[in-house]
Amino acid sequence: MIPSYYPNNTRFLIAVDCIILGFRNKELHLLLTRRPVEPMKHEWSLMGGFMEENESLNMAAEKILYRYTGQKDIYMEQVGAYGAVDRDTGGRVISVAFYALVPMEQFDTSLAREYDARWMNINELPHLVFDHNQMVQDALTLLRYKVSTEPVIFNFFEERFTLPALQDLYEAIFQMPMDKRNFRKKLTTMNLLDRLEDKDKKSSKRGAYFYLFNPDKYSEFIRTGKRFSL
Amino acid sequence: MIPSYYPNNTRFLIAVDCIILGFRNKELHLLLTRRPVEPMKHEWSLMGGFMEENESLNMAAEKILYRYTGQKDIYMEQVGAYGAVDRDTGGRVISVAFYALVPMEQFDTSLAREYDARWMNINELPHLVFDHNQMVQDALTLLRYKVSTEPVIFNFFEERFTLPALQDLYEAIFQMPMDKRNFRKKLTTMNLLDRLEDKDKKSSKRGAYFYLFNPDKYSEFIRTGKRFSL
DNA sequence: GCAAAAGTGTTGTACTTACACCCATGG
DNA sequence: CCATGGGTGTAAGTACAACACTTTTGC
Repeated sequence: MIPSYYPNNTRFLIAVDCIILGFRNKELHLLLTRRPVEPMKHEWSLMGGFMEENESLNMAAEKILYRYTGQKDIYMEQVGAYGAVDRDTGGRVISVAFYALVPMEQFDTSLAREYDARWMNINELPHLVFDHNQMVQDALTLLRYKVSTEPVIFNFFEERFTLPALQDLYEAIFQMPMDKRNFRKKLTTMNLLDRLEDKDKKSSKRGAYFYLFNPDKYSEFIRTGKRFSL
Repeated sequence: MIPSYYPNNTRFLIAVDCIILGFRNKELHLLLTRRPVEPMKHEWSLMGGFMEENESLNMAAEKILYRYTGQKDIYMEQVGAYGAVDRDTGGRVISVAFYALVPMEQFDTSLAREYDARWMNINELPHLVFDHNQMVQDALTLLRYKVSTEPVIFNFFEERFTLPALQDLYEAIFQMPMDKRNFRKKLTTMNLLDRLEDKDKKSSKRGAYFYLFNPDKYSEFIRTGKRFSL
């Protein structure tokens, strides 16, 4: 126990819950698990865990992300703290939610199986325990804001992506169709992407060019006072 | 103690810190206090306190706001949770920050004096304890977003306000000048304000009309698919 | 009567939206 | 050869930015 100047105040359990998002099949997906402990055991739940003594909130979230995905350096952002008195029927727990963007191209499903986890289409979510559905809603609202003001959408891909896939992802995030030419215009006028030589032939006969997001171009873009906008 | 299914996990102290903002003299102000306890006793600090057993995060924040301002029903929004391991040198404390908008027209300074509190110009802030300066920055970023997408700016006023004052406030929040005619155009085209008969003669000889924000008009505005934008 | 702040419209520019056809290729 | 998805430009409309003068009144 760390020495404390504050010995006489109530202490609380703190949980960290992760909204792990991925993109596959033109749809957003959320990694869910069957809750492993009582109460609400076996109900659908976000990936979560209790915070431990010598870790920060971010470290706790990263630990959970690594446990369920096997990946490190995942893009992640805090959604907020949830502190209603009776939010967790198992006891008084304050929970801090994070959302995370995970490339699903070659997702290792062995960990997911081990933890009774499953990717669910964001539009077909089951009822989740406690206030987890609310956390998901809040995360999506925040994600939409972030995606439209910062280049975070590229974190849904391992590295390369095609413009048709990027547009499908954008439409999945905002749940609205988007004009193809206007979408491409926005991206090409910002000039932050590098087109590669080869094409993705999986989703069409003609094939779509692969692109990379170029962080150097983005730094320069920002340095000259411009702002990303999608 | 609430019965708990989670008996074996570490518990933490949770603090709530409030970024209490007000508008006076064409400038944003922040209510600060001299920290009353060790460590860092007498240093400048946000208004805060420890969360107690049977209250939610929001209730804890409202309690702090009431203690230092004497007001209830203050507009308030969560900024986020701060959980670095060594953020508080007095012990392991996770803090949840809220910002609040307080009308300063007839602010009761007796409570502030009692608690060694003082309104400071947001542009002349001293160094604050721990990560409180960071919390203020994060709160301002969030406030700017909220002000430009929802009609929260009116919470800085008791009730009535003049357009010149509203514009001064807007400029103080965004720290940039704004064209007078364009600003008024935006407001008048949304048609959410009611002009009153009388004028504020304090800040000019001619006097500026008072206005009220009309929540009924706003409901209708939203119902018809429009979105507030400043 | 003058200083000081309040109030008021128009025009050019930039951005956003809508829209249709040709291309490349695997089967 | 044809079905499927990939790629491309232009024109109209809308929103935003820039700009200067008149009005009111306390002193």
